[in-house]
Amino acid sequence: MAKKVDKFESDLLRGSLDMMVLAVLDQGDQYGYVIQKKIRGASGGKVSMSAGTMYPLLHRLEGEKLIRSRWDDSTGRRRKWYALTAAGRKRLTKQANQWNQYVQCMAELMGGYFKSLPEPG
Amino acid sequence: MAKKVDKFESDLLRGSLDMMVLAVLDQGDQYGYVIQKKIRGASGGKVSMSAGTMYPLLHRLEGEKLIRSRWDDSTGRRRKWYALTAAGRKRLTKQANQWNQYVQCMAELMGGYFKSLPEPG
DNA sequence: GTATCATATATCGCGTGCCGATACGTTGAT
DNA sequence: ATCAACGTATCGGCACGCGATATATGATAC
Repeated sequence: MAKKVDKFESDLLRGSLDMMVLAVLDQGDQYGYVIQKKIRGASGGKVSMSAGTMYPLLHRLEGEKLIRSRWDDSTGRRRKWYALTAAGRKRLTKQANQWNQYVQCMAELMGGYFKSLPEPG
Repeated sequence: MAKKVDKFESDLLRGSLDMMVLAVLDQGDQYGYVIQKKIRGASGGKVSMSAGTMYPLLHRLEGEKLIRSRWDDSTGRRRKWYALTAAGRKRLTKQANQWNQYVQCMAELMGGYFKSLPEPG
């Protein structure tokens, strides 16, 4: 039996995967397979998504007009290149800000602020 | 029409809510309603969960033996107090570590490391 | 006395989205 | 010829946050 992905890690992905893909595309156009490899590689294997996650995700982002696609059949391998749209860049900025705020917030929450809160009547 | 909760925030919750609840209980026994208020209050209203999220979550954590419950009917208000188990404390430590690693990882990914990766052949 | 709100817990259906499995064609190495 | 890597796609299963709703008590106001 193959080891299943940790549920906690999977839920972390859920909250940050869109943002990561947008961030990759902000560095330049790419196609799905490479985006997947880049995220895996850049995180030292810590963050990884399956193909069954990647492709539906790209279709969804395209449906939201955050990215744009273009087929490349010039080589033997059919590749679908994606590019960030203006809306996508805007979304990336927004989510990166929200992410930073959330992380900051969690740091405070986990740092012992809980105990100092007053009890309700 | 009431403003719906932002989907991105909601997905962030999904990856950290268990941990937050466990962290609250690490500071001492509590009941659901207060746990909810504490998280909301400690985050300045930024992080908030609905009752429809809170109670099923507590039931799930109890099912996983991470927390233990006890009814208090001594007052007019029925309250179900929760306490962290040894397994819960262990889980909290583990998830807090994973969270920190993930945040660190994301900081690097979002910090421009993507562009420095080599392209595959 | 009764309207109303905060307290307190619970359940249900809905929608979203990650995952493993599966499918299918190409290229390159052995 | 076989097998791994490349490259995209879809499907069912499943987990879970959310809004809505139900129920009951205590406190405050009129």
